[in-house]
Amino acid sequence: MQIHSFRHNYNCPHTDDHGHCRHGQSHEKHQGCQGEGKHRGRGRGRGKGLRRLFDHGDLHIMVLSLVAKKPSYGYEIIKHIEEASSGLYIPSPGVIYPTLTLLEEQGFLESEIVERNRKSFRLTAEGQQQLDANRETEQIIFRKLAKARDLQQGGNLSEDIEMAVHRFKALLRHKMVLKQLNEQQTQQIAAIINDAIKQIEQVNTLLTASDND
DNA sequence: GCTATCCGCCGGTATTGTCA
DNA sequence: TGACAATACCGGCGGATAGC
Repeated sequence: MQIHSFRHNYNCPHTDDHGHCRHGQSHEKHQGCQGEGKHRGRGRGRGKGLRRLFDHGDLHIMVLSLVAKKPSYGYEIIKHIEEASSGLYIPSPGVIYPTLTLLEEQGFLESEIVERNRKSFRLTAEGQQQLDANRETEQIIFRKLAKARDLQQGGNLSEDIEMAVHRFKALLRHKMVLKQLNEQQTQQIAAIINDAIKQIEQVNTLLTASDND
């Protein structure tokens, strides 16, 4: 990955020499960085669904790629990504806008104010070079999105897995509470579970390998 | 080598501002 | 007034490092 990972810098006084915000040290102290002491954001952790569809920097490439196709503003980019993943992944504004600002600061994008005071971004020559240098990453990202679409269209697979796990837990708990298992049965069950784990790991390995293609 | 802790970073939600 | 656009704050993951 050639794009450097800079910290979002909201003119925060808790930034270090590299512009990194030291939120990690104490979020309590950090509250009210913008002065005024006025409560603004009330972020409460991660939402449901896919937590991180993109790896480090992937989102930057995705944004560059979308803007290369058509100059867009922030909200439009969010919608494009949502459509591309069939609604499975919707990047939040807190991700998109700092990313756009960062890419502009790096010289990969340039902006102009258009109708309704929207900030429309388009790719610069540097941005095009950056995108060309990361074509492989771009391909991987679009494959991930295609896979997300397939999952979305192929029914709720994770729900099936959850139900199976639930039944499995209930079965074991029932047997164990009633102390109906002898040593031989216990070993048999352990062998079945280990076998299942191996098979699941094999499936996972295949998926990971196809991701890296 | 293993475990615990620190802290940088990503990305989520809440909120505010703007405009038709 | 509601939808869109942008900003601010903060939770959690994971790499780096320290302590054992």
